[in-house]
Amino acid sequence: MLPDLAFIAQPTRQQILRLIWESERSAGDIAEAVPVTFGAVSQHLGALRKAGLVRLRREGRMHWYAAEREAFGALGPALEEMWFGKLGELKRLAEAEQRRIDRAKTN
Amino acid sequence: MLPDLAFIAQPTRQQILRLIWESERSAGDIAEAVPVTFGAVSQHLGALRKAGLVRLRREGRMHWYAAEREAFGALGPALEEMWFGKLGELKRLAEAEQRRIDRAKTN
DNA sequence: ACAATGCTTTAGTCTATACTAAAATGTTTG
DNA sequence: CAAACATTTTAGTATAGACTAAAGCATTGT
Repeated sequence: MLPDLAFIAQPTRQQILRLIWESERSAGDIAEAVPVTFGAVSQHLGALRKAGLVRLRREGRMHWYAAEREAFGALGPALEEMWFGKLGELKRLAEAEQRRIDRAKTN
Repeated sequence: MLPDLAFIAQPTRQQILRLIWESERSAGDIAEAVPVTFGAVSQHLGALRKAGLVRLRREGRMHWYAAEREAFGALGPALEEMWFGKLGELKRLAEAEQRRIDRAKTN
């Protein structure tokens, strides 16, 4: 059920997942943010997709990827702690504040 | 703070950790339970120890290893789910029952 | 139709590391 | 002290898989 650890242990793969954990990004966008060739990124994305860990939405010639968070099970929180660390708390506060602002706008 | 995923992703290493997650075992014991040579197991144990993920207690010629659970941080629960799965719940119940029995004995 | 764009696929190289077999280290027993 | 035992260390090999460069495949624009 949980993804094989070895599968997501590789740093580049984690970096990719981190980038698309919270929002969709195009393959090109991702490739730009990661210090390997576009080809390599595409291969990782393909593997992650095959494993059900990311989802793809095609739109014209753009390919939009996003993490399939539910597929990570108990690993999700661990990864989030690794990637977003203690900031998680701060982040939740910021998001709550943003929601407050949004609510204020619509009122 | 959390251990590098790649470090514990390897199946043999996980098997070793799983064996010493809940109780100490001797190097020989561990090696017997794992389908590689004693030497290979010893190497893994050495690496895990160097990384602070297991602790060693020497007693004569025996070397007793145990997982240093706290060192795994948020990864601990994820590993437990991987290794002990939904059984975790059942297991906790069984342990509670055992404690009940133990209490009954001492009364 | 052709070129440009966004991405994937293929073929091949290179490196990290898990592993084995054997020698070495340290400890207990007779 | 020698032999047996428990484990570690060393040296060397083999393999997985991350990566690159280049070719291939769709889609859009002119």
